[in-house]
Amino acid sequence: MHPEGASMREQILAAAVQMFAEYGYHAAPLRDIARIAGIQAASIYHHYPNKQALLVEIMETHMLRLNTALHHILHEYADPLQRLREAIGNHIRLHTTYKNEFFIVDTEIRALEPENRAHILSLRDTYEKLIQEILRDGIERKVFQPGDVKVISYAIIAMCTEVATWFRPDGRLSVQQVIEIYRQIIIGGLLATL
Amino acid sequence: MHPEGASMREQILAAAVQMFAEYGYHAAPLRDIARIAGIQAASIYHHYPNKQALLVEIMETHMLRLNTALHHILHEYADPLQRLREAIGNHIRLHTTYKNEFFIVDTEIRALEPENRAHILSLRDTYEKLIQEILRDGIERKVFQPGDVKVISYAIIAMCTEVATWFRPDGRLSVQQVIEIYRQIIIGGLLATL
DNA sequence: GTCTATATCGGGATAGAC
DNA sequence: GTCTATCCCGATATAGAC
Repeated sequence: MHPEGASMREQILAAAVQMFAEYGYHAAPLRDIARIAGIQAASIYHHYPNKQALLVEIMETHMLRLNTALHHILHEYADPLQRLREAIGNHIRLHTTYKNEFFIVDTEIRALEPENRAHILSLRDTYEKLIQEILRDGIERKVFQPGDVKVISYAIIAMCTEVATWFRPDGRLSVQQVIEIYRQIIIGGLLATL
Repeated sequence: MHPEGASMREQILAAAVQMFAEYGYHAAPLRDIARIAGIQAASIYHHYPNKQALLVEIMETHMLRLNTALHHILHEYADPLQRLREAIGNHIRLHTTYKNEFFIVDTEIRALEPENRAHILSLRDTYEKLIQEILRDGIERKVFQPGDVKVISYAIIAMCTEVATWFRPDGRLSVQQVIEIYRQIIIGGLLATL
């Protein structure tokens, strides 16, 4: 490992996250990203082929993080209620821990070139399908109230994702408190056990 | 009224809505907006002072639309349950009718210059406070389950807003069906009457 | 691996004719 | 009210020295 604890590649990526989240992909000049990373703009090209590659790496890394963790939960738990509880906790924990990164994932899809967009959207699609599988299974096993699985999955994902836009680590609520509130809203309300 | 049913000012704005929604504010060239409106880029400056003014007008118009309609509902109904039902219908109806416009409102806040951003955010704040007032009143009058009013308002607004990203007029569900599903999710679940 | 210098392009905005 | 022509700037990306 490097003495500073982060390679230049990682420093550049961290700077890009900060700039993309604050100003948006198109409005964030490569020069500013370089300045924050402590180098010149041209030096970025030694580590990444172009600006788009920074965006793709940020999005891919974090969509994979989300999917990997959800797969792990499905492998760990069999009960639909436990699965959904853990899925909510996982989603909110990642979206608050990597607040800027997921904010970028959620607002810069349009900035991706066609092939990259298709790739990232396929990862998002995988995630949605896993959530829908939990819901469908729970409804079939009469653990959840019946309903439109697709729309309910969108509603759950939307409300848990949006936490990344307002959550502040030094705010009124801790991550764990936010998770408990959303579990109550979703499981104790929306899908109230029969 | 003009023979074509739309003034050039309106045509330019409609073109801007289309371009901003598809490519994002920064990625949408003024020249393309002009082309769709059927004029040259320079001619836009006869109708608007600059590009930013287009974005501000789109956002302001639609945030006011949302607020005006909600005020009307509060004036019309006194019962918290009726108020919330109507508020959900209003939110989703406007977000599907003006799908592109609200998608812009929800994704281009960062593209606003500081003073414009403060103005639009104050309109959004007003809206959130009205929704929270409905919830608080309903909880006090024991029509809704108690809960964290702020977080619940964010959850409701987030899930209803996100409809604008996936709704298709020629899709599986009509606007009215979507509204009914969300009313069921929110009122029949999340805030289940005691 | 990072630098300086620069190529190249496309963007918003302006001037002034018609 | 719309045009053509153009200014001016800042952006990504490249070339080549160190």
